[in-house]
Amino acid sequence: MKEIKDREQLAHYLEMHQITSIFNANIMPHLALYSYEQGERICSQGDPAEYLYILVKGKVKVSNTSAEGKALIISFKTALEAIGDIEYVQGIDFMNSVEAASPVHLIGVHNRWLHQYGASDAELLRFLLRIITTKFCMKSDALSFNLMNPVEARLASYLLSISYDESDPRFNGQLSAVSLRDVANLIGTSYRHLNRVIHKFCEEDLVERSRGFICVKDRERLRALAGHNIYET
Amino acid sequence: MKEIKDREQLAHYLEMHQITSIFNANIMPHLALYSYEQGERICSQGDPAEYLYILVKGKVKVSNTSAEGKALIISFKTALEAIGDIEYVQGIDFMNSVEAASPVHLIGVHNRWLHQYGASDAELLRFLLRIITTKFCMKSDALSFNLMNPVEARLASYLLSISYDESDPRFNGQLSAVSLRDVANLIGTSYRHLNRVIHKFCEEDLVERSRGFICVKDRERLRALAGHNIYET
DNA sequence: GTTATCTTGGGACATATGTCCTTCCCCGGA
DNA sequence: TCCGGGGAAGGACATATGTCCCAAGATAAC
Repeated sequence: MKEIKDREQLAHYLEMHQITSIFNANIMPHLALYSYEQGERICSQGDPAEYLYILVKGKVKVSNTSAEGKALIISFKTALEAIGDIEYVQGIDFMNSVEAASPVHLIGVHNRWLHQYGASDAELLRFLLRIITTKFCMKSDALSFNLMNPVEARLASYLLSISYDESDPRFNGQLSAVSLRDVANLIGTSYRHLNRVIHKFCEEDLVERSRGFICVKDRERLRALAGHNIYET
Repeated sequence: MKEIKDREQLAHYLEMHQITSIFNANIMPHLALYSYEQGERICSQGDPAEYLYILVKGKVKVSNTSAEGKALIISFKTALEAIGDIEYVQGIDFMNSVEAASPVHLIGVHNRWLHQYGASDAELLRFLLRIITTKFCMKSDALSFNLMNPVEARLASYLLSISYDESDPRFNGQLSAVSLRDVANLIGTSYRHLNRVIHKFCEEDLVERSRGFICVKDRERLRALAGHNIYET
């Protein structure tokens, strides 16, 4: 994580996403712009949530570990998105872990300033409501998707999410350094079963595997299998 | 549905739940108190959401039907809870159907007045944020619960939710006139499989069945099976 | 280089769940 | 009363998924 001390770029991001007005003059000076490298951890489940982050560039991966120690993918998110918003409202620790799935830029602001200057700012509150209700709807969809679809569809969806970065065509189709065991946890199945499904995908020429790495060969047919991509955005 | 034209009782409910201050003087006159009988439909998925409802007494059942026509239970909710809150913020139709699972009292207010008098009311906005983030956290839990637990646990949880009404001990353990086919859809499984699990519960003396009705015999052991009750509140 | 260890992929089997179909029972209509 | 329709329970079988374990290649320690 690196702070980008460039007020102009920060202002540029605010304008680009049309959220200049959600931070009033009192809060504005307390905004900071941060940069994260791909794979870098942004926040960890259980840590005290002291900052509200606004994702303005790049893609992040949100995951959660249950009490029994099982990890689940929640979603991949791109701008415009908030991190720590629920936690700010509820005054709780981070519910999930978030890491950068690509190079990422975040705007961060300490909850202290939100409390102090934002608690009565209808513009900010409405922004939070918008963001959170959108999240809620997606979570709602995810619930049905997971309940109604087999691992096959979930894996297809996951592969589509992770294998494509619009900003860098070189990476297309390359499943990066994610261990397959992690992937299994992330889509909510066992490593064993994941292997079975990958095997099947290979036979059908949808993907290619070589020692721990997966290469997507046929995005279109994967998309058909996934139905709609539940992990995206 | 019947309107209860009793401003005092309405005020009483607001106080009881400590939400007197979330509706400002402009909105207050537009509040109405409604009463629903057990089983009565409160709103239907896909209908235009014109009102925000606050559940102040009783229990409601929230369900959702997917595009493929499969119904899923979302949750059971008791006061204090909002219905149509997400829809109000997003300006969308009802995402779910809600029906009274017991005699229910709701406070209703037309979105028109919320827009007109509440859009800049930080108190109201913060109330919505609180309610919605709470909902979000529960939905989050439900997601994991459904992904991680077999039908057995979900049924146990469902039976506990539906078979107990604190306010009327006579109904304890009686699964009312819900068709088992509905129950199957509600917990996200097939009717056939539901029968299997019920059969197993019978063998273990957890419940008793007689021609379409289920009677809970051992709440404690059911609770153990359910882990934590995901459909409640 | 050799051995102990670890990771990866996959076999064998058990369990969970879905689909299709049959049987039984109740109830209304002729 | 008798018959047909429709719902309810369950049998048979297929599929999805989990658990345990093993074999082969890769890695690390010595």
